[in-house]
Amino acid sequence: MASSKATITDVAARAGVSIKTVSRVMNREPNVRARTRERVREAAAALGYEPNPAARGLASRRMFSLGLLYENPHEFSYTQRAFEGVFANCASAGYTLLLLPCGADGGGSSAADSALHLVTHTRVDGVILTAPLCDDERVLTVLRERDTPTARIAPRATDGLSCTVRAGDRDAARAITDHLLGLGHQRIAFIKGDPRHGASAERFAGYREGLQANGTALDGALVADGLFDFDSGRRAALGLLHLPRRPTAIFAANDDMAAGAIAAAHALGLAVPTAVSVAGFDDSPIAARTWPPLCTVRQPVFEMAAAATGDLIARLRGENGEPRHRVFDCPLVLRASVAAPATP
Amino acid sequence: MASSKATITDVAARAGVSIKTVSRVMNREPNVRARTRERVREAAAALGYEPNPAARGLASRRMFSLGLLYENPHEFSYTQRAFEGVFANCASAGYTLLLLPCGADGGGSSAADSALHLVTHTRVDGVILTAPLCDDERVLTVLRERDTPTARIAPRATDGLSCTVRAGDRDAARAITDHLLGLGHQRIAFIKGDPRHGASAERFAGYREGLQANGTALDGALVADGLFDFDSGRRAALGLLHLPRRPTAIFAANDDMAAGAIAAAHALGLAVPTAVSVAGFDDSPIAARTWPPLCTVRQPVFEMAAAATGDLIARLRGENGEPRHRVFDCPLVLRASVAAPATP
DNA sequence: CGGCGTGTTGATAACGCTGTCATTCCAAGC
DNA sequence: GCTTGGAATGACAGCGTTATCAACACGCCG
Repeated sequence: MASSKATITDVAARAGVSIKTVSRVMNREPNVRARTRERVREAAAALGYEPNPAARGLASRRMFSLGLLYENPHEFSYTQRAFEGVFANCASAGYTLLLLPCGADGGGSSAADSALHLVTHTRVDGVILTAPLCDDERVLTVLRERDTPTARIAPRATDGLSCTVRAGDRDAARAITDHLLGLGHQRIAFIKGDPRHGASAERFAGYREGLQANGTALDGALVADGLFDFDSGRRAALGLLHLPRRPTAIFAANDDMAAGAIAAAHALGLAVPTAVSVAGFDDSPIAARTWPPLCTVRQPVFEMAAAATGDLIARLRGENGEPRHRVFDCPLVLRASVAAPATP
Repeated sequence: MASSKATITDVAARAGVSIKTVSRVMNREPNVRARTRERVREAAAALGYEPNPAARGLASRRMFSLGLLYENPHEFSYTQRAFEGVFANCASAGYTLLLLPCGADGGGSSAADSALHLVTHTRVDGVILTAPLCDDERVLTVLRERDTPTARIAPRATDGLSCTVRAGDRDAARAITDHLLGLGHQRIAFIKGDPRHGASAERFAGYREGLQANGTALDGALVADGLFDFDSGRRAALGLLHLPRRPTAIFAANDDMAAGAIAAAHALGLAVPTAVSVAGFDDSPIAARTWPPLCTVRQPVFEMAAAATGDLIARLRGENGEPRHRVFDCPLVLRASVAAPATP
């Protein structure tokens, strides 16, 4: 409804007032009769009117925006590495980057609302979505309705409309699994990631493939659920390490959970990797900070985000017809948390 | 030089061409004679002309900006917690947030350049600076010259012109020191932070004060330099733990270095906290992920950033005369990495 | 009853740029 | 010399909002 073209003139016409009065109402200026204000509000709502920030900025000499200047910090989280990657390509192409966090816990519509806000209120030229938002149907619908070019980082599937980048999750998980099997591990547990992320299923599939190719049966008892966060990893690992036939290795679907698994092992007095090996996924900063440091696969988040941004900008310039879909390799990072199992 | 008011008309007049030609040059459009292009470039440079993004957006119906939508991740770094805090208050006040990383390693002027770019090219209404940029004279000069309202997070000192927020670093460091002394530690080592941050000196001062109040002499051999990152902490701790008279506790000026100290202890086969206690500063995500988890002080970064933003926006609205200066308490967070020293 | 302040509304001119289209310039071809 | 066509340039009309200032309505005072 309400194609985003409604202007202040339309609202004024519909409310039967001058554009100046509409402007007053939109800016919460005083000296407008309550009834007039109400009429304008209704007209604006009916038309789905959103003030044009450029016109507003031009006329008022204010941009209604703040700049945040910061220096690259030592500790990069996944999200922040993605920011940096996106920014790198924005800057060189003369684009400006607007941030918009979406309430993760926000019960229902907040992500879609944020997307809507970004497109209607801020009028960005394009949008970059990270997982799991990039698979949110309501968000995607909003963007499609507005014809907003989109790039998605780590989506569940490609859709022919948006540029996408993702890691070769399955192959990388397979590589970790193969590595553990190659060292002689027979009982390799797996801690799954947040099911809302497409990558979770892929990583699990890689684990399963690895076992299968090796002729090792998948033991359901060795598969635990997690949510990609430290504590879910710790709890899952505690369960696994209390099994009658303890696994000799735990492969967590990301580093944060793997760090939790290491903490769980420590808490139970089990040495890593002597008593149990632990592997992660991402090569996030935490991977180099655990003791022992984590064996993992490196996800090139910066490069992925930069590529997504570059492809999006190319689309905005009309430079390429079909949206690109890229897959990035994740090389194995060998560190001390994994070793051959103790020979019993 | 060149008060930021130069418009395309001025440039056109100076170059002796029409504004359309200036527009062509600025947008790198073809079909402009090389000599003309050169003349326009010179005129623009001489006048310090920067196209007005609002006017450009209005006329071209493009904003030259991208939106990045993301969901709150589990793992927050200091910087990202600050982002979230800034954003929280931007959103509620109808402001948009532009990100601008500054090259940390970039030899000389990059931070000042970024600031300049932000103010001239993007025309933000206000700027928020994080440490250590908020103490960079060139950055501050640029902002002052442009009369850009500014908020600073964790500055070295207040200046009467910008809003500032900072943590009560000295008191918090004193609290950690007192806690260690209270447990019976006599030889408490300190790993300093990056000297470019004002907080580093404050934290060291708190440590010194604590010792002094306790009547303990400060032993220079127990003070090591660090740069706020994991590896500098690890190396500093290795040095300290090799001392003939080993410290019984190490207090690092931030968590990342403290995590490095724990890794160093592990590497030397020293149990934490049995053989050596380790304390940090920040309560960053890493603090809960080390083994054992880190005793630290909690810096309310989100709240600090939100307050800075709120104060800045209030200034932009002309709501308060004098810029505010806030100091935030950092409560002690007791965790297992600190215990009473082993009785010899 | 006239004049006057206060509260409400509107006409119109910016704001600084790009898009469209007309115009001018210039070199090559006849 | 005259045409011709493409490259180079310019005139001018928007783009959608806010700012300015005038106009108008209304109640109150003298």
